[in-house]
Amino acid sequence: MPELPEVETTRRGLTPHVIGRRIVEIVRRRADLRFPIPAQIDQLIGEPVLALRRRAKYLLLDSTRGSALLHLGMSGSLRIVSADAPVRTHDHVDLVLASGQAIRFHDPRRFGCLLWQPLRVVHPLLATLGPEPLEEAFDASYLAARFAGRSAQIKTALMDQRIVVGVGNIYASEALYRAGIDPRRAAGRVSRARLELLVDAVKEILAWAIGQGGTTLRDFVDPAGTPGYFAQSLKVYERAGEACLTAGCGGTIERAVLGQRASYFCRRCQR
DNA sequence: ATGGTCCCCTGACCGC
DNA sequence: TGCGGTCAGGGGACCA
Repeated sequence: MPELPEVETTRRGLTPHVIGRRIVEIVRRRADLRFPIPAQIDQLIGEPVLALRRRAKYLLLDSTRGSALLHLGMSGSLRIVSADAPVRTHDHVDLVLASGQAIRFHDPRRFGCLLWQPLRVVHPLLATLGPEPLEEAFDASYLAARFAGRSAQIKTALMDQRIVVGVGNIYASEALYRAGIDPRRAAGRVSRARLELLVDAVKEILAWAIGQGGTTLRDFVDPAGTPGYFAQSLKVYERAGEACLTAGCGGTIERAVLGQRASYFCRRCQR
């Protein structure tokens, strides 16, 4: 489910409810999600939340003792609820705040995680991440250098979080469509001019999607329970068999499986 | 290093 | 109504 825009939407929704608030209790309704939930997260108890940051698709909830690290996986969401609100199936963890509210971690498939990052330590899962796509370090020169000589399909490479973070299956297809690049093309065989278009497309699409509150296809909701509205802006994702939306193209959107993930493109518009 | 595959898990949907 | 197969916003682990 959540790619960068959805995680950022989650961060923004949570921020006003958590900053400066003390965590008074952590309720675990199961011992693990994707990974065991480490006992160290209890160090948060009694601590005020200093900041809520996003790195890639991770959220970091900072305290003076360290940071809780949350990933939403495919089906995770975080809601702000009254701490005594009825618990639904798959509500796995509550971070209860002194305000009487709680951050409730809901994740049917349990591909998400809740981990602990001690002070002045970069968690191993964060250590190899590439640059943030919305920062200046992510530009065509950088991408050209990382893609040089690579035979992997460009869509797979664009989703490789070691190259650039935050781009998942929806936005990879959408950005490649907008840049006119065939997702099956070898990453190292894309022209510099097209990489420029791709970088611009990635930045524009992610920024616009954040403004729309992310994409809700099935189950994503922000911390207030509101879906995102970017789905109506999708040009190719899950549109196999439908007409290409490029004026005058007349082609049909195709679906192909690349790197085990469904991919959507127009072979007339994307080379 | 790089590329490819498998798998974690639940729920929704579709055809029989 | 039930059953099996397919698919889903991610990514770690393991293989050649």
